[in-house]
Amino acid sequence: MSRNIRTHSEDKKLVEERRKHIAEHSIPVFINKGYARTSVEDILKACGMGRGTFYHYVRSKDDVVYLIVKELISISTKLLEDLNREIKNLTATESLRKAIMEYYRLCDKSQDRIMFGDRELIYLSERDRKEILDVVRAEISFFEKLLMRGITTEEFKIRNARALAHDIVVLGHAWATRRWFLRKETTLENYIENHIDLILDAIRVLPGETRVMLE
Amino acid sequence: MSRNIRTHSEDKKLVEERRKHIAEHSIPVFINKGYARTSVEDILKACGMGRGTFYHYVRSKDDVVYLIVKELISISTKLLEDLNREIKNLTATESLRKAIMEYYRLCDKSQDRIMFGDRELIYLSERDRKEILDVVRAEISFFEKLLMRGITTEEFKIRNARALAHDIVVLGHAWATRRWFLRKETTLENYIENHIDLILDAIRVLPGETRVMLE
Amino acid sequence: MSRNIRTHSEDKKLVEERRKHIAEHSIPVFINKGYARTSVEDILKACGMGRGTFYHYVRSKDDVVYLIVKELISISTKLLEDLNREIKNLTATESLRKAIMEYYRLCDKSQDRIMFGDRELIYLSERDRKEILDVVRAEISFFEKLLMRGITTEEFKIRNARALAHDIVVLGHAWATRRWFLRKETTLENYIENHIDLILDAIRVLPGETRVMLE
Amino acid sequence: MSRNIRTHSEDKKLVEERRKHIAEHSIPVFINKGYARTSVEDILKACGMGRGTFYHYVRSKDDVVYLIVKELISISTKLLEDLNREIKNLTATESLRKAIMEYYRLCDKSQDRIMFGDRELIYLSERDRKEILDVVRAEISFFEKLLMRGITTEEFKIRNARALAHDIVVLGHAWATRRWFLRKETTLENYIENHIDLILDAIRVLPGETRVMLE
DNA sequence: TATGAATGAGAGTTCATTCAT
DNA sequence: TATGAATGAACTCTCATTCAT
Repeated sequence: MSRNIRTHSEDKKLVEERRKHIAEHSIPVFINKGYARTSVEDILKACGMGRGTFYHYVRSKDDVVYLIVKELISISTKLLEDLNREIKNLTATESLRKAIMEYYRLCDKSQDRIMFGDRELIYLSERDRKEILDVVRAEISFFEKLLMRGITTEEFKIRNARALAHDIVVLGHAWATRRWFLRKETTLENYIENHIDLILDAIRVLPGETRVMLE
Repeated sequence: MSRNIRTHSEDKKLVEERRKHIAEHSIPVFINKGYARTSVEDILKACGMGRGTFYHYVRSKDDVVYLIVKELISISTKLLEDLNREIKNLTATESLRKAIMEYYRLCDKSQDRIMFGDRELIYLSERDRKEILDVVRAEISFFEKLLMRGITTEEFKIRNARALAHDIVVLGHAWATRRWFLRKETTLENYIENHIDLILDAIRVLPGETRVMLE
Repeated sequence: MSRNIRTHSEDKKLVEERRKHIAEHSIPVFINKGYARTSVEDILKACGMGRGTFYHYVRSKDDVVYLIVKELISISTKLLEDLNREIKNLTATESLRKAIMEYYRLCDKSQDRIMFGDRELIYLSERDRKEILDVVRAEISFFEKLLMRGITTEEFKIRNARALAHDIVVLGHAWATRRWFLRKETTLENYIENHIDLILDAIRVLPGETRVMLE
Repeated sequence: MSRNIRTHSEDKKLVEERRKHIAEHSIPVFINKGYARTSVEDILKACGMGRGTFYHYVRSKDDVVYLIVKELISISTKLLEDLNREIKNLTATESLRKAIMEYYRLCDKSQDRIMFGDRELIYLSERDRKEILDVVRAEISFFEKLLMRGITTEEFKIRNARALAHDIVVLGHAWATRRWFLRKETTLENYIENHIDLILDAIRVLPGETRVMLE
């Protein structure tokens, strides 16, 4: 993170540590009460920290929002990098399977962050907001490329790869944001399997089939 | 609306009118700035209203949130009722087509309300929040039933109708909430067509096919 | 005053009135406790005003400092204008007498403002600070011109009129700022008379004298 | 200094040294920003000192104010003692000349301290404030006695020696506090000479004159 | 002796709400 | 019915001071 830090402390490791602590402990409070109703006092309590200490490592309440969502950036970036490496030698179908699985698992693990991001992004500066949206765009592009590969290898037939890539990402996020519905209906692994099947059903080229692509 | 009203006005029609006015003019402000950063002052300006007048028709800032989202309830309820009537005599496939089309068009027309609801639901009371979520549940159930009909008529083969119904609704909402991405990529009608095709591709029983359903 | 006002009130008279109220009632608190130790709470109590009302008419605590000292500007400006008119037809000696008298009386009447200004000027913006200092410079220039007139009419012999003008002003301010000493020693009228005599003793051309000016 | 010290240090010389260091390096900061806007952080930076070290030698921020102004006490006391010795054998006129010259030079050398004292005295305890004011009173008394001697020796004719003594001191302080004006107009030596002349012009008994004193 | 991370009382300010007109 | 001046609870943030190292 290149942001100015409030503290004059030279101990960057400590700063990073405390900020991580703040970000992590703040999430549940924000998730529960929403940005507007979460007071710094609430955050302090959740962090087990004094006011002064808090403001030593963070410039404002809004900074915490940034701290929380920016972690998404590195997590997502890392995932895409790892996936790119791991799927290199797989078929498009196998790659898609694996990618959806890993991506949805990450959506599960980071469900609070994703929900938080979806909801409170508005409180970031234009610049910071763009940073987050760019990551989502990168995720979509990742799946788009993967789908395109399947088209090239004639494994998939797809009308609009970019649109489908978008849906894959949206449905991953839905696992985080619609938990009030989904948790009662299914498990993560079922959700993953179900969506892999759904998508493959829709795009798979059937054995012996040689359809002419329309779009 | 069964809520108590603040005003002592006898003229219920005027009350309803003013509230509608407040709800409609507040939406863009809330959308732009978020609940926390929208002051009553902002709302007043947007409504061209005095403070006193505002509080004459509304009990609190939170009340406005309720006023905004509750409209979704009647709109959605009406849509489902209308659809139920209109698709009675259609095939399951045709019904699904029509239902998705109408539902997504509503998501487009009410995009601000839907976005607002997704984001600011947290500021409603438990009771009011449930009211909204129940509507979404009803929408899902509507699509679920529709899909089940198709299974019965052997038009569709679906592993998990409820899950797919959920996805249809989620992707409709996405048209409202992901406008920062989708508006650059496609038009509403393309989005609708594309998703109808996608879903039908995934669930359509191919001519001559008689697959055994697994789930 | 051309400063932006916080309130959106159209009633400029009310705004002016409340601000005057705030300025006047704040002075004794600031004088007693100093800027740093005067809390907004203290000011509120002195003004008999609620927090919200206060901030409706004033943007910040610093604004009050400005409100207080800026009154000095109009008071001083008005005095110099009046004096200029009134002394037009008097001899230089009589003019000086009158000017010192009126100026020192004003220093007495505005003693709190002057003391406050001397001490808390530092908390104004560069721009506002200059505004005040320019007024003092104008006062000095006023006395300087008056002394120069006396030199021209050969009533006075003065080595450095500007320096003496400065001293006259400084000694007027001293009546306000050194009250802890002066109030025990003398009365305003004695102080005035005494300084008029002192200065005239120093600069009066004695009857029959025709000294050669050295500087 | 009879004040309790915070430190448990046995090395009184070190304590004295560090305190002097703090006082000296704090002055410019206080002068520039005023007491209220000078943070301990600022002082620390100016002193090149750690927080802990600072509070090892000083009990509070206010203590620094005291440290700064109390030096005036010993400087002034010493000056008056020295002067008393040196002028013993001079005429009253010569004594006055010398005293003003030395006093104004001290005002020049200690201009920051004097300006600081004038402005921030309010932040001292009643007790400490009195200590400073007593020194000023002593200075006035010193000049008063000197002027009285001149009356006795019939070198001076003065209506109110105490008032004039006050003016001499005030005008010395003005050299420090009105530097924004005076530095553009004159030099220290000119200022001194000018005021010696002014005062002597006002009080000198002219050769051959035998005026009856009125007061 | 020297340090600076931690602290929390209290500062200045905002803003949803009230109520007299 | 319509208004907006007045309010104060509650907010975010600062900073003098402490204390473990």
